Amino acid sequence: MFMSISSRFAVGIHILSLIEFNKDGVSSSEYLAGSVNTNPALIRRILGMLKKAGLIEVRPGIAGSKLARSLSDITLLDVYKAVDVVQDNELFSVHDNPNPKCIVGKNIQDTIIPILSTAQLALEKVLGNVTIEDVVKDIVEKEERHS
Amino acid sequence: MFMSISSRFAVGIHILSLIEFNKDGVSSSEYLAGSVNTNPALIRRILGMLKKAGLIEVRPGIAGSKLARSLSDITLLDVYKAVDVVQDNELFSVHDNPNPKCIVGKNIQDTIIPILSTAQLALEKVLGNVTIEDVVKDIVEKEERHS
DNA sequence: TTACATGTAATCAATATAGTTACAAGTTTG
DNA sequence: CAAACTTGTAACTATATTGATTACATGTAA
Repeated sequence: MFMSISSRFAVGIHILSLIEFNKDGVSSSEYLAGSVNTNPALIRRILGMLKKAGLIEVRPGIAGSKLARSLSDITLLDVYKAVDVVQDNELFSVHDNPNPKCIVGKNIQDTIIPILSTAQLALEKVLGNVTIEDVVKDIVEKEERHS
Repeated sequence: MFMSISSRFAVGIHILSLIEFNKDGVSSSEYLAGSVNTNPALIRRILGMLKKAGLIEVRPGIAGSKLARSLSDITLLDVYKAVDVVQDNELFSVHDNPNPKCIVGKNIQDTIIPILSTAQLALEKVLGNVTIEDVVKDIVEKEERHS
C-alpha cells in the first residue's frame, strides 16, 4: 500500500546490538547474516555504511566487526543517518512545479516545507534519545523475563 | 537514493487550501489540476480519498468540491491519514524472520518496534498540531509580503 | 599457496509512485 | 430528449527503490 523506511535501519540496529552481545567472539558477515536471516553480502553492504559513519571497525580480509564507540555513544539517530534511509529534510516529498500564477501554487512549497521538516525533526529527535545501550539492555531484560 | 513519503500528502494539502481560496468559485478537478500542475484524473483520485475521510464533499456529475469541515477543524494529520501515505505503526519497516535461536534475533522486533512507533507518533503529533487554516493564513501572509 | 573474509558491482523480482488514457455513470443545459 | 460536461475508476506505463543474490576482485592469515 505504501513504501516505508527501509529495513536497513532496523538491520543496522540488529547488527550493532549483536556485535556487542558477541564482543568476545568473531562477528563475521556470515555470522551476522545468520541472526538477521539474510544474505552475507547484504550485511556487508550495511556494515560498509556503518563503517563509513564511524560506528564500527572492519578491515578487508580480517574476519569480524567491532564497535568503534562505546555503546552509550551510539544513538539510533546515528544508525539512521549512517544507513541512508532518509535524506535531511526529504522524508516527505512535495510536488514540484505548482502553478506560480495561482496564489496557492506560488506559495505552497514555502509554506509546507518548514512544517514537514519540523515533523521529520521530531521523529529524529526521538531516535536521538535512544542508544544502542538502551536496546541491548532491553533485549537482556526481555530475555530474562522469558526464561 | 531513497523513497520518501508520497507527494499525495502535499497535493492533498494543496487541494484543500485551494478549495478554500476558491470557495466562491467552482473547484473542479481540472481547475485544481491546473494549480497543482498535474492530471485531473490524479486529482480526482486524491479527491476520492479526501472525500472518503470526510474532509470534502464531491458528487458525481456535479462540478466542484467543497470543504466538509471548517478550516480550523482539518489538521495536516487528517490529510496525511486520508491520503494513505503511511500505515499506523508502519512508517519504518523491520526485517522479518530474524533468527529466534539468537538472543538478538529473538527479541529485536519487540524491542525496537515500540521505539520506532514512538518516533512515528512524534512526527504525527506535529502534523496534528497544524491545521489547513494555519496553512491558508501562512499563504496569505507570504503573498502580502511579496507584493 | 590455500583457505577464507571483506568490499562492491551487477542483476533480478516485486512493488510503489506519478502520470496518463479511457470510459462508465451522473448532472445540467439547451 | 440530447448534447456537453463532470466525477469516479480501472487499466496501463515508465521510473525508481527495496531486498536478495551472484560473482569476483582484493586483502589476510595459517
